[in-house]
Amino acid sequence: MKKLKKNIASSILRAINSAFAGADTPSEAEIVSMLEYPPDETMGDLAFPCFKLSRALRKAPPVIAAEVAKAFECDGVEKCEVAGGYLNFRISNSYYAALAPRIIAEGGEYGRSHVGDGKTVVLDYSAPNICKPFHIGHLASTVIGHSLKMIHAFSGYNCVGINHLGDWGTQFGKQILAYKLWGDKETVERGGVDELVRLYVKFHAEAENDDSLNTRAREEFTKLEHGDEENTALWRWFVKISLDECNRTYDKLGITFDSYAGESFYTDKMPEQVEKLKESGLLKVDNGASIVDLSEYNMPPCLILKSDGSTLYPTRDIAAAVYRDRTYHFDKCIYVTASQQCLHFAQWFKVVELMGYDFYDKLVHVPYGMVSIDGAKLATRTGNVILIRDLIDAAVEKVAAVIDEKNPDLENREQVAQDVGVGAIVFHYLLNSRIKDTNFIMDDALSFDGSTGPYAQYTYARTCSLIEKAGDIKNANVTVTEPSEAALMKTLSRFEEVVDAALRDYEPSTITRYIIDVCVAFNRFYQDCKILGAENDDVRASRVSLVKATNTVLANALPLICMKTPKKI
RNA sequence: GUCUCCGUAGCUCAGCAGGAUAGAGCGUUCGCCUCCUAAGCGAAAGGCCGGCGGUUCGAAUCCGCCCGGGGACGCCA
Repeated sequence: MKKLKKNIASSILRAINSAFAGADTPSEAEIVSMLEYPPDETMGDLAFPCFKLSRALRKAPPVIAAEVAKAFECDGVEKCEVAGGYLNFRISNSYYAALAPRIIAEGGEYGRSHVGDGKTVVLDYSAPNICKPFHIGHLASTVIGHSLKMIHAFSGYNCVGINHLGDWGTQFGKQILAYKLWGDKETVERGGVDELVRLYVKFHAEAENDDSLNTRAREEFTKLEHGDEENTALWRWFVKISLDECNRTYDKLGITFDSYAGESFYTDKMPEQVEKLKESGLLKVDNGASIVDLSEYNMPPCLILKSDGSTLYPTRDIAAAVYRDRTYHFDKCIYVTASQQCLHFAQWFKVVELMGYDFYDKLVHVPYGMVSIDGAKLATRTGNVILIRDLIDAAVEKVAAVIDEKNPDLENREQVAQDVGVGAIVFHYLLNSRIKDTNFIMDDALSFDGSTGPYAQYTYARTCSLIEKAGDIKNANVTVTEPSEAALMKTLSRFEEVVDAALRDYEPSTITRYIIDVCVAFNRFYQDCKILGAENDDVRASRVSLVKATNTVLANALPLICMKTPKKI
């Protein structure tokens, strides 16, 4: 459709020039961006509003439309109608018919763009805190980040996924002390993160009445900072336990990272940046703390060092950005975090710019809205959390029950239940604009009807099943006659521009919404037209081609939103 | 207080680099399995797009003010 739009735009331009010689005309690219999809299918497949041209051409829009229509001619467009100030184009069925074999031939390449060829993008996402439960609040960054990685890779970028672990800080002094006081090896090995959390919670309870514990915890952390052997070993062990827990979820989601360089990794990389800030005169001491004043940019100051000289969140992010620039030479560095951190990112991005780093305009913050349960903030302490593993278990269990009811003979029952259960959750997370707050409701996340993951996977499985039953069909001569066939092909033709939009806006839901459109169009076609039982072999072969084209698009699109593609469900 | 995000059907949300009569899903009511997976398809009902102004040939979409909600705003990350 991108190509067809370009052709139509160029034809429109030609028609304008021949009808209004010598007039001031828009560029082809401008016309492409003016083309739109009419609100109603009956009007046409594409529309060109002529209103904006009326000033330059000094004619009323309907007159322009009529004149352009007279001279308009373009391959793939069978009709060009005037409707008020609009020009409505009807795309020929032969264009759609020709598209199906092209999609099938391109296979995994269909919809792929090359805007990122030769470029590198670093994506920082998920970033769980070590020794903390992995709950539904972390799932947003995880799936949005990974989806953006997939979308970028599909657009040609070389992608580096970084899991910036929260693996450093005074809380590890508390964790170590709690373990030394009340923990034991065996229990932690058996209980994993749950046991670590129990110890941590116990520490806070005990410290309420005994402040000396806080002092001792600080000492433990200081020992860790200075490389104390025992504490380092404990810390490494805690990190491993936490990561093992997260990896179980990442495995189910099909997520891998290229780097796990977390906060601890940058401890020795901050002094250089602090030094640079001092030298450049950007750093000012205020109330004992070292800050960069940003009042000129209408922002509160960015804190670089506490009054005791220790570093802060922005310090680490600056050091990490510099390290990543030197290591990966990125063309973009994307941070997927909750929107609460918007100011923080705006601040340190500005500081990086003031420091003179030329990569400052390659830093991108991609925020998402708050996740709550029953309108209440997620909080480990009050117990208002849902663990990701519990959520996944519930989803998988529910899917398994549906399978037992609808498809008891299914092979790979376990694996399919897993893929569909996880898919339901991921789809639910990536359905809406990322910036919106979400009130997490279990029943909605585990719904299988309507615009849901299972619906998408069900539709995909339908295409697989049809293709399998159709057997080998060679040299199908594709014809598009039924409205539902044309509508399906029109939807499939939009894939490229949907990927572009998702990339431009850092918005995975654009893909999710599109997948629904494809499924709706396909299921309508499926309902309207007999495929395997078509009236003759030609029609049958043609329709199977449409099924194959749909199958290709779904196979390419579903992984972009972290969805698996089981062939049978 | 300042900054910022959000406000569209009973509920959850699309649509927002301005375009034609504002769309889905859930829920409700009613249809469709002797036929390719009914996790499906169709139909009905449901709206002053938070409010008031402005810009424009045209505003759910852009701008201003107001109302309601979330978030951030110096030693957490």
